[in-house]
Amino acid sequence: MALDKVTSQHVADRAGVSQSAVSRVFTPGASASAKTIAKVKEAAAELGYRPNMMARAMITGKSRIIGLVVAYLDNQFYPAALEHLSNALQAKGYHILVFTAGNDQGQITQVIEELLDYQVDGIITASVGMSSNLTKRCFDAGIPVVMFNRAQDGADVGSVTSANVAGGRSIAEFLVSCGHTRIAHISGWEGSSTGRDRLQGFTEGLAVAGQTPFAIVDGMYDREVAAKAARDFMMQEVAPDAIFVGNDHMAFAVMDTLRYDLGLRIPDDIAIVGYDDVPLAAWAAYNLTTVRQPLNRMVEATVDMLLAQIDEGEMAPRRVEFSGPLIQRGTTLTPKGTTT
Amino acid sequence: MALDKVTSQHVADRAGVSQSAVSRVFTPGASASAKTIAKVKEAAAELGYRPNMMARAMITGKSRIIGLVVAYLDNQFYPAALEHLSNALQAKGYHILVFTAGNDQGQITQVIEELLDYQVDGIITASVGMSSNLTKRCFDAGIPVVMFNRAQDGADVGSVTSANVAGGRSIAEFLVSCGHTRIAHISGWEGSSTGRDRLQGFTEGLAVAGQTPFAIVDGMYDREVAAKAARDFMMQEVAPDAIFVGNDHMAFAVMDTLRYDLGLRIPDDIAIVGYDDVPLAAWAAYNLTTVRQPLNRMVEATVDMLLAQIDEGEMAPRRVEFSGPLIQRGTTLTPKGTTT
DNA sequence: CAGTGTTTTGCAAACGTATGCAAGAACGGG
DNA sequence: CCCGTTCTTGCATACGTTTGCAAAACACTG
Repeated sequence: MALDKVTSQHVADRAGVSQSAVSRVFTPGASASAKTIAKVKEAAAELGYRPNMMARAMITGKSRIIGLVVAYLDNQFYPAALEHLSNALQAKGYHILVFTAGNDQGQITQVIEELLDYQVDGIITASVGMSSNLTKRCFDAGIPVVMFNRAQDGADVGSVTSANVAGGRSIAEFLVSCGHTRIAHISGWEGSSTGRDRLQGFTEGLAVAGQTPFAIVDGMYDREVAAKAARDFMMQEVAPDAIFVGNDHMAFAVMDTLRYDLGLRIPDDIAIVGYDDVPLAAWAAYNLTTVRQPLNRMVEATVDMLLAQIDEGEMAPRRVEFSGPLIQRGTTLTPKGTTT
Repeated sequence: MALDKVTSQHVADRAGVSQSAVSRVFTPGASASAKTIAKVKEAAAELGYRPNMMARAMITGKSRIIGLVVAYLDNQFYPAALEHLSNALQAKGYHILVFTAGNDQGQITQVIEELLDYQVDGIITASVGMSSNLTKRCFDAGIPVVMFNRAQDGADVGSVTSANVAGGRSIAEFLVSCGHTRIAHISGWEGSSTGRDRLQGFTEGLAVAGQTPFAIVDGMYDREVAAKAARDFMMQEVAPDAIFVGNDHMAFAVMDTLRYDLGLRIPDDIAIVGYDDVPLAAWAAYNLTTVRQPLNRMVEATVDMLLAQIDEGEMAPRRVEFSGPLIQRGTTLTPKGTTT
């Protein structure tokens, strides 16, 4: 118990100036003479003074805290996003307050309440949906919201995603070009725009090639569900010769099942394509063909959008999409007409 | 822009009571008559009032925010820990403010400064070390610190780990019992107590069996470094017949290298043991023999310890260890004398 | 040196809550 | 019915900042 709180008043006394002078020295916008700045900085250093964020937050109304609402971190994509988001925001003087919430609206409402309590300057949601009345509440409270890797159709809320329908389409095209004719899809949760968009692009892509999906099952972004779906596919009289899985996380489970439960070879017996390009996808054990979500650009856009709304009060939420390339790896055949 | 801020005063006016009455209704400790509670709750509900955490934090000195300092989230162990910690703390009315920091003391100092600015009630460090003068600063500021999955020798700071030396020892015993005679170790970063303890237990365990480590290399908790170490091992005239890798994260990289670069079979050509038992270790693609760190109990203990220090001012930091079982999977042979 | 424009500075009032204190209400026992 | 005890309640203050305002100090120009 050496020193309790050291306030701006203490610094002021020691430096022989007023408390406001101290405040001005530590407030980015304000100005003071070179002489007082020197005196104050010295006194502050001696006492180990640092401005109290809480008090500052109360008076300014800005906490420099961003609330991050996240449902789960099993899918490697989200920890990676969290890390990048935190770094980017930290560089701008913001920090992330974490709220974990399941995907049901009750929990999310609860979480939003708590977010508002903390006077967060902005909210990022990831791996979680938002009902429109919820976004409305935040909007009414004047708190910017950006949805990361998910979008909301009707609502006026910013969102950053990859070009999911284009991605789904390019996967369909690619698999067709490899000569597949029975292409199944284990989709992302239908409650998520991401899952729906990829599915839509996929069926569209097949349609232009004159094909229809061999089968479609909702994988719920869950390993077990996806694995069961894959098993069910292969038990049928006539099985698919390729599966597009709605994200890498599920694709890994599918691959494990196909290889180690059913003894199938990938891609010889069946081809697999994922979505996200998480680090694991590049590891030799999986070496998964997938569509890359450009994480860096998505993160950058998310913080830019959020900070624009916070700083410049830009209240017209935008919807940003980044297209990502299909990364061709070892779980698919080489397309016909390609010289290898 | 519907309603701006609704304060306790507004609620008081509407309910026909004083501002203090409203405060008392929303303050856990305080008491009020049933009648006023009813009136206030009703008025609050109508206005959508919720107490402002910032103002509360300023007056009470308690922010109900826990700072989490973390270096990286690649290793699946840490996202999992983060998720559990967040859930456990959220259940107790606390939330996690994330600070990412590299492992050099400069960055950590910087981060601790910022932590103090936010008036956090407590600090959890994970995947990161703390110098003793840093813990002293926090101690002086009256802020409890608990180190998660890492310990500090001299310093008086709470820590929660698994029984790493016992774990290392049991791995040595196990590999010996499988008949291995050339057991190498790719260790955790020597700057971490975790890495050092596992190494120590490992060598001790070998010693009682009359063996010495075949080789020891610091893997720095890095995939690339670990993979290179594994390659170097196998290039030698006489190669190890088993490798204990300091954590699962590195073990996966080692396995990929052995299997897909060098074409070796695991465990027939060489056995691998990891440490942590992250979810991935149980996936069929790796099916890794490893020592489990009991995440749930570690998280629980971390939260309990931190809250005890916060609530009861219990300032004697303890050091807690949980022992975890060796999970025998497919990357090792069956021990001799075992009936399968 | 007077006069004007610009910068610096201190004063005091916020921000939204918790809480010690004293007065008032309610209550219970004799 | 009175008095002592316990519960409630309002008043006022404090928490540590930022910031509008006006006075003071300074800098320049003619």
